[in-house]
Amino acid sequence: MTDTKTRILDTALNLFNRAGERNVTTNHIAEGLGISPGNLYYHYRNKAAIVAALFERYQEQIRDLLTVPEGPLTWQDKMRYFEGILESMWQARFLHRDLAHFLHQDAELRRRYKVFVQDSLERGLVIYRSLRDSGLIEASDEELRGLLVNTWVLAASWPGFTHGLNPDATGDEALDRTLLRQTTRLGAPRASLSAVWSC
Amino acid sequence: MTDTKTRILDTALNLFNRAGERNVTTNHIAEGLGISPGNLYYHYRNKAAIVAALFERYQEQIRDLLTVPEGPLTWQDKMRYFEGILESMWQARFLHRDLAHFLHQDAELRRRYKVFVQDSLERGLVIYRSLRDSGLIEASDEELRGLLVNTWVLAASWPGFTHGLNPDATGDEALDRTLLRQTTRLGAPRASLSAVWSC
DNA sequence: CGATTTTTAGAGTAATTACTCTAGGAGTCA
DNA sequence: TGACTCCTAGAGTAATTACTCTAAAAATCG
Repeated sequence: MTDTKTRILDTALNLFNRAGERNVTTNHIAEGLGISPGNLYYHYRNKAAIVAALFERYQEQIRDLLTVPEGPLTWQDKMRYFEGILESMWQARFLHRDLAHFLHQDAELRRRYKVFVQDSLERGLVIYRSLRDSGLIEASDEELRGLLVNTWVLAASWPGFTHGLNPDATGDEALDRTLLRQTTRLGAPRASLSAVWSC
Repeated sequence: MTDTKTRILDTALNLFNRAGERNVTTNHIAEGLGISPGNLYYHYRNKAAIVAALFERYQEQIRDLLTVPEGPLTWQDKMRYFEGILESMWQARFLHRDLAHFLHQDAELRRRYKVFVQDSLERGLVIYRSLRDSGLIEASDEELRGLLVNTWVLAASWPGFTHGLNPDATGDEALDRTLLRQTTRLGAPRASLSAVWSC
């Protein structure tokens, strides 16, 4: 069995994603895990610390994903990275859902987030440049940057958007993921999304 | 002097945008307006009713903006509509910021929102088609739909994104608006955004 | 084993906050 | 003027919830 500290994170993440951080009390987390509130507070001094730890985990995932090995890239490489990002963003969707609030409350988190975004975009640019060197895309640096920012914002916002339109599909999380993948296909956010129109 | 009911809405909107609905109590609203809590609750039976009323106002604005007169459209027409949408979304940015929560809490709001988005996208498609008929753009219906959805999501998420990166600029709201305008230029979300990289 | 440290339980508390209730002022109409 | 409705005040409450505190079980170590 994994240690309590990470089990708290896992349970919290689940509940946060399902109901939104605002609607999940620390007692809920403890209960969902079968431990006492006191125990929970032994491991994390407050609720914000749990959020911060989850944010840290998420950040590390993305950073790893955006670390590219040397050498030329194939289109499939690029797709794999992209899918990884989507997956991580999806898993931490509660974060983006209430991001404004977290940043508003916690100055340290704010600072770290800012650095994180800048860093991610820079790493993304390296990947795109690498793809350009491999002759897979053709665009100016400026265009690549715009593309990246848009893709980033879109990917981060997508879970909230689809969930807003289709909140009943909470259990069927695979569907939303598929939708997002379609929408942001090729990283160029102009793919069609007929599902939104027909549901 | 406008009546109390709308003054409550105006004050609430301001505070919500500034601090986030979660951090604004009903007492704050009353105080900010110089009336008693009891008075506030005389006009709105609870906090959710205030949010719902603001949502209604926002919805009407967008609906009006997306109602296109007969006849061929110029590119400037299209830009004017687009700017209007951005402006409305900006003014109601607290809504998008906490949209997931509002939809989660209030089933009726959820229903109305769903209809609202569907309706807005349909109206937008009419505009785009009209532009196509005027020979201003060239794209299939499917492409137009994708473009619309992406633009919608991006425009709705943009305030949150820039605010996350630059929360100190709360006072200087004009700047953020300008950034967004640049980013979504021409409705095609692939414009560059050097400001994000340099700030 | 004994001693020390880590981990756990769970009852309890302090603060927040959405909301209520009663009573009275202010306008309107007869 | 009196009656009636609309509007306002503001003290108070009930419920929620993040968090504390004490004490005991469990693990660790000599």
